[in-house]
Amino acid sequence: MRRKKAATNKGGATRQRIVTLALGLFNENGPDRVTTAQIAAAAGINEGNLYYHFRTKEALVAAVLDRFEADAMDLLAEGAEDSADPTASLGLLQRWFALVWDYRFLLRDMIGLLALSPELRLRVRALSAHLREAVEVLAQRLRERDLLIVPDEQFQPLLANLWIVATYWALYLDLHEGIAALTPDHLAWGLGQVRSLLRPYLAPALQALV
Amino acid sequence: MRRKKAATNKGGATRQRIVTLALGLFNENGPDRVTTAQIAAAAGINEGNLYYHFRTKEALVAAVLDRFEADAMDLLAEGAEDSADPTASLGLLQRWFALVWDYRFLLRDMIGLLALSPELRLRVRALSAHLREAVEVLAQRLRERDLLIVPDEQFQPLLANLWIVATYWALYLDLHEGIAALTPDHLAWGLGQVRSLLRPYLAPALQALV
DNA sequence: GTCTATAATCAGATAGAC
DNA sequence: GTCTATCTGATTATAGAC
Repeated sequence: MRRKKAATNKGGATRQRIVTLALGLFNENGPDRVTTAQIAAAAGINEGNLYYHFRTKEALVAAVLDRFEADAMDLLAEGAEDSADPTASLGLLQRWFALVWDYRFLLRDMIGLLALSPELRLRVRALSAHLREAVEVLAQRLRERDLLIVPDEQFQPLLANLWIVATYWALYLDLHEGIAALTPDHLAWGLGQVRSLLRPYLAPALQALV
Repeated sequence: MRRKKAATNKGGATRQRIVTLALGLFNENGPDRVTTAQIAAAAGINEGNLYYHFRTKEALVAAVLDRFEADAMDLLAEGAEDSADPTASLGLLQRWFALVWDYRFLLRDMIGLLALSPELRLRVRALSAHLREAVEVLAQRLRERDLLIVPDEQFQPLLANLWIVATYWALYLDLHEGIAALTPDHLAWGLGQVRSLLRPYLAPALQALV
């Protein structure tokens, strides 16, 4: 017999809506500058009600991080499939870019987040390490197939630059250019920046594709 | 006849000390999370006294930005001298790196700063544009001397990556690596990242130097 | 210039009715 | 699940004595 959704169902519509709206506000103004009152107002509910769904602001932030973790892990799982098609890597990169944009406050306001909830530190660090390893595996795979020609001593610096550009590209647009919403043009620009970074090391076979 | 320092002298020792200590706290915790009480305590003075020197927190932030502007302009002035020595650029870069680190909260917490004081937006944008133009001039100079070989269509992407790595490198260390203080090792690492970025485009004459 | 109050405001959070 | 009402604590800022 099918049970009705439990009252505190994690997938509750209101709860999910709060998370979505909070994410938007966090990206716009930083979690420190977004009050629970604003979040409640955005969700069209009362502050008291908000505190029914999330007993602390920290719990709300954690729920946003939960969602990011889930999204990032989905992406990672796809990356793990050792596709023979090098353009698959490009698709993954594109999705990574959109993800970094959608959750850019996580990177940008990390200090405030850690102050809000020191327990987050371990989760964030672990997630970050996991993602960076995935990038390295991806790049190493291209290298082994001679699609990427990089001398050993230049590989780690290249990876670090790749990571910096691919993660801070969104902040760069956000802060320096005052971009409020991600358009396909911006996404293309960010991909172009990564392409520019890789270009000197690409095998001729890939030059045409990337 | 030499006048005694005016009571509200901009260079007043206490005032300057407050700015220095506030800068340190802002870098550590972000301006939003640093209270006037903490700043006063760090300076070893009373909160009321702090408000004698800076009538609002915003005025204090503006004073920190004043100092950054002055430091950045000093650097810019040196860059404007068209030195024949290409290693001079490396020295400038090194100083830029130290500057970005010393004032890293300006980049990191810009959204909060703009919320605190919208008037800052124009100053920050102007300064940022000014600095980026300086970088472009510097790079263009190397190009004209055939020390940097970059096709036209790859020049702007290279500049953008240069800017992203050279400015966000400090945030990367700060947020991802949890670095608290900048050591010569970190500085060397950052310079290595920029070198890695430029390496594919350097003329053989420069490869040995950089 | 520096201090001791203290005001004014606003954030996060709770209790309990509906 | 949602609301109203309220509390507590922290933070910016002011008034006025020393």
